[in-house]
This record gives sequence, structure tokens and C-alpha cells, in this order.
Amino acid sequence: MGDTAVSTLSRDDVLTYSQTVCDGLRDDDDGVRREVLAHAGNRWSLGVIHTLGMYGQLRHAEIGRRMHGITQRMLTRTLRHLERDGLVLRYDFEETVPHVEYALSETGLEFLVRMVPLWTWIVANSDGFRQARQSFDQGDAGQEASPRP
Amino acid sequence: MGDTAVSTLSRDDVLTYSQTVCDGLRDDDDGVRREVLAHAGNRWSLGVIHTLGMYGQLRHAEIGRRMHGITQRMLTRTLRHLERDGLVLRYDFEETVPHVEYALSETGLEFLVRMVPLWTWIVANSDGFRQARQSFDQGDAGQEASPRP
DNA sequence: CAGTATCCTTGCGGATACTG
DNA sequence: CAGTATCCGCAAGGATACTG
Repeated sequence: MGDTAVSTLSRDDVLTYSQTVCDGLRDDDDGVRREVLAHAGNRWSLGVIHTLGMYGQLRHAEIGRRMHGITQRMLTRTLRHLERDGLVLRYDFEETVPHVEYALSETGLEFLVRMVPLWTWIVANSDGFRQARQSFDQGDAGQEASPRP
Repeated sequence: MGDTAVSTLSRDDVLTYSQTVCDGLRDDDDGVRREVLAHAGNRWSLGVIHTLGMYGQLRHAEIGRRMHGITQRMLTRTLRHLERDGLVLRYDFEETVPHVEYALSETGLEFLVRMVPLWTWIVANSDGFRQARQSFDQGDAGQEASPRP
């Protein structure tokens, strides 16, 4: 899986910072870190973050319209979770006819910034992943004895 | 939430690349991209990837020993999922006494590289997230009418 | 319009016990 | 040692209907 737009981190950098990951994973007693991280893998979170990043401040329904397939329930849930962690801001215009708008917070933008490289890499290499899966599903799993590196 | 080691991307860059995210989210028919991304948010995936990144090639039980709290079942499951997507390689030494080793693939290392910035940012700002949650849970949710930016 | 309220299915994550 | 096999609770995600 070749050279896609490569990060500025060296392998050693990675392994050094990787220790931070390790430590951070250990003392995450309340699970906040893990749950914030989970926004990366959730079904709709990243899409909502992206949409707000692209279009600025939007109404509830406007977000829904721009995201194919999301239900009202999931949109509300996703927005609540993101708001809870401070990634999204909610503005209630408290008019007689409901009017609420959402926007990315600074924190949310920082999150998006750090998601972009990962996501673009996944998209660029998705064919590779598909092939890996086919091999795996067809029993090519588990190479035989290999020398230690 | 202040200036932690900042990415090299500008806001405009982010929004530009963000379009890639949007497109990629749309035509992910088989869900492969989403499932690869899900490794980021899974309970154990990132820990396994990190451990293999740090220590190189390890036996099943060695990984388990370095990861606090994981059960055999979850370790096996996690390794299978990662292997399936080509992030981890499995080497079976096919001895009479079972002997299997795992290592990060090149793909896996690339994944880790792109996870490091996100994760270190989360760790650095976890207090901020905790505070955001407290405010939210105490009903400070939803600011009142705010001017559009 | 911006949500709740129900109900349902699926899979994650964990505990425990067993096997080649 | 490196796994399976069960059983469990829970939350994610979705479909549908209703409300101030």
C-alpha cells in the first residue's frame, strides 16, 4: 500500500509519541478520552462535523438534508453527543416556531483537522483494504512460520 | 481549548480536504472505509496497534500481558479484525505447542502514524472535555439566540 | 421545525469455561 | 499456548409514529 500523502512524522517519532497513546489509554478512568475518540468511528459523527465545517452554521433540518440517509433520531442523538463533548455548539433562537442552529466549535474544528489525514488516507487506500479482506475471507489468513525480523 | 502541537493544515486546507471526506462517506457502499475507520474508536484496536508498533513482533499472550484488562476473547477478536483489514500480520509457527506471532504491517504503521496527532490532542485536552461534559450535564446546554457569524 | 417516544435488531464488550 | 464456545447486558443504529 504505497506512498500516499505522507505525514511529517518519522517512524521513531511515531513510536515515541506512541508511548503517550499507551499511557493515555491506561489512565482513562472515566472513559472520556475513549468516548471522544469514538466520535471518529461513529456512524454519523464525522459526517456532521464535516458538514458543519463546510457550511458553517446550519439549522437542524439543513444538516439532515445534506446528509444522505440519516434519520431525525440519529441526527439529534449525534448532535447531542457532539455538543456534550464541546465539539458542536447549539444556538436556540427561542422563537414560537422552533429555530435552532448548530455550528462547529473551535474544539470541533481542531478535531476535524486531526481527522482529515486519517480519513483521506483511508479513502485513498480503500481498494487495498477491500483486497486484504478478500484474501482474508478466502483463507489466505495466517502466513506460515516466518523468521523474526 | 488552546494551542497544542498544531497541525500544518490551514482552515481552508481542512475545508478543502473535508470535501474528500464528504465524498468518501457517500460512496462507501460496502462499508469498508467506515469499518477501517472504526478501528480508531474500538475498545482495544488502538491499544493493540500501539503495542505492536512499540515492541515489534509479539506472541498472542505477550500482547495480552502488555494490555491491562483485555480478555483472551477480545484480544483474539481484535487481532482478527485488524488482520482482516491488513493492519496486522499473523505468523503461525505451526509447532506442536501453539506458537503464533503478530506484527504491524506497513499499512498498520501508516494507520498508527495518522492516529497519533488525533490521540495526543485528545489526551492533551481531556480536561477540557471533562469540563464541557460537566457544563452540559448541568443544563448549561443550548445557548440562547446568537447572531449568525 | 425540532425534536420525543417506542420498538426492534445487531454487534460490542465482558465473564467464564473448555480444547487441541 | 492460542484459541473456541456460551451466555449475558448494554448501547448503537434504524424504522415509525407522535408532539409543542
